[in-house]
Amino acid sequence: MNPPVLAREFYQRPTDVVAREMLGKLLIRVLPQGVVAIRLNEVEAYLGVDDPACHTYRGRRTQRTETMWGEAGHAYVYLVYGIHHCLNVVTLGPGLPEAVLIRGGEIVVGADLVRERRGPRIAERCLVDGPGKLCQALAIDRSDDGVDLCNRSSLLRVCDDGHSVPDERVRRVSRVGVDYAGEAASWLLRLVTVSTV
DNA sequence: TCTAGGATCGGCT
DNA sequence: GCCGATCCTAGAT
Repeated sequence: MNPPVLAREFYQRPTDVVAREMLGKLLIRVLPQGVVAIRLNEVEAYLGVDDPACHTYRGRRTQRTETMWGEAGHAYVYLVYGIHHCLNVVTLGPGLPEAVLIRGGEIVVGADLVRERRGPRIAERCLVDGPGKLCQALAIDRSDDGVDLCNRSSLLRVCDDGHSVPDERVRRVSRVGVDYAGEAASWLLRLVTVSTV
């Protein structure tokens, strides 16, 4: 399981384009017990300083969001509801704090490892179908904030094994859990892979 | 320092 | 489908 990682240039493009292209890519996590690979099928774009739902809206820059202000291709990991972690990929470049939230995928390698972490009674399709679940499954927390996803020796990285998702299998819907963001709550920035047309 | 609220999840009805 | 858990974060005092 060692396909090429996505180059930094991949992330240095408009965030909604990056989000679209990330569908079908492999998220690779190296754990002490083994490797887990997840084919991404649900992501959300967060459009920086002009996006009321984004942590960096109106130029907010704090200790938590510092990673988003940095170089593209790095992981931005934060805690929500005091309980769950969420994994994002920083896009564009320094001073343009945008990101793609990784919401879910399908386990390609290491399902047994994931089940060990998530518990034996969880249904197969519910193992990694939410951002908090995904992070629990892959043991991702704040210590992974800032990890370079473009480095092929990183313990967390995104790879391209040649799989691509055709447009007719991509559905654009509104983002989850951002009702507080007013009009931006209805922006179609959540991209989901569907199995049938 | 204090306080309000959140890019979620899972259990319960 | 609804609701409580749970604690960090950011902005207000």
